[in-house]
Amino acid sequence: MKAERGATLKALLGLLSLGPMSGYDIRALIQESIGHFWSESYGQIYPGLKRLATAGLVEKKTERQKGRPDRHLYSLTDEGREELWRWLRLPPVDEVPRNELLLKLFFGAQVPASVCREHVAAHLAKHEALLKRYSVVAKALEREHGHDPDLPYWLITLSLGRHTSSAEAKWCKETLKRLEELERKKKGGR
Amino acid sequence: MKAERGATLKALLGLLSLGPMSGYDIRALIQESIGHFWSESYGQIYPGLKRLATAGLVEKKTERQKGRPDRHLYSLTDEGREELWRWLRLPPVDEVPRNELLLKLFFGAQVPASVCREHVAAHLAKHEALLKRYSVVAKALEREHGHDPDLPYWLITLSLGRHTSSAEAKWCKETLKRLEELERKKKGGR
DNA sequence: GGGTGCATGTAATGGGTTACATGATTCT
DNA sequence: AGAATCATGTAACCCATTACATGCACCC
Repeated sequence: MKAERGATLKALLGLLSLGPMSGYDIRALIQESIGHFWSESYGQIYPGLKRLATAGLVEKKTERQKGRPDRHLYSLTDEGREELWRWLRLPPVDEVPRNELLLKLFFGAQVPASVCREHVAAHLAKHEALLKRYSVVAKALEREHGHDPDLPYWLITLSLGRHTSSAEAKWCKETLKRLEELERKKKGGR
Repeated sequence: MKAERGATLKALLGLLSLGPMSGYDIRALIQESIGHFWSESYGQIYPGLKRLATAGLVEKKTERQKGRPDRHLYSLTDEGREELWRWLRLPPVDEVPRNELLLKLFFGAQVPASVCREHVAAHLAKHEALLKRYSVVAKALEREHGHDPDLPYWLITLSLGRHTSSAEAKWCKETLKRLEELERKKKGGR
């Protein structure tokens, strides 16, 4: 398993460090825990687990179920945990930026300001919804994982979500004002 | 040219709407104008321009140069501009989140807090550098494009950079404090 | 009877980076 | 002499999503 660029396998190792899980479980867990900053599809998860097993970083146990397909439970091996630790120490590679909203706004002068306004309004709604969700999740975490040593770290990741979403929301509001002004200037003709 | 998911071709159209350019120019322009929220490699740009030309959305003119390879200058056709407009009106598809720093922090309890501290410190430095750059760029834009109708839109994109980078920086500082506290608690023994 | 959830996986396709290949000119 | 800039492009590779394929159980 020569070093990859992507972090999919590391994400799998990390999640398995929280306990044995199936691919299906992992998908669900991703969405409800790290969904606001990470995602994986089945097309990555299942082949990924297989590769990790071949490399000896995880162990597979099959659980029979009646009337349901078997569950393949994967758990970290010692080598797997060490691999995870090694990776955690490496400085994160920073992602290439790709923000389609900003790209459209950059060329915004080509279309009526109302078009941009609508894009920004939708963006605002999205982040306001996120902010609400973050509050709910924070409370749920504190309730359900009161003394878990992981808790402070989970809250740290949530906190960035809050900071950036409220920054985005603030920017949206300012931008909406600016766009309205641009519209007025156009219409009013000087 | 059946509808794509990626926005590479649209980005090319957008940049060409600012004036005729070569692939080389486009690369350079991306880095100095929209580099903080978009990127393209030559491996995308050159084939992309070729496809746009085949589809009749751009026109190619070759400029001879002495001692240098020919420059292939591309410019928008009317259909190209219309295609751009159509795309600008469509709501932006939101990107899948993938933040490796947060992923590492989420599993931070597995390694000494100092490891996370260093990752966060580097992140802070990055955003502080960005903030400086944004100021410089904003001034340069106002100086060089005083009455350009694009200017307000360019400033809007810059403004989001400022908002989010200062939010990230603030979060970094808070997080550094929290991590130091966690370190003290570990060492001091409850 | 039909949707949703459980549960696994593969194949096709798409989108993107990196490395390679070429070669003159100009700056240090 | 050597590095950087100008300038074009292709091929190999990697990473990821989506669609497909399967099938039982449970609820409405």
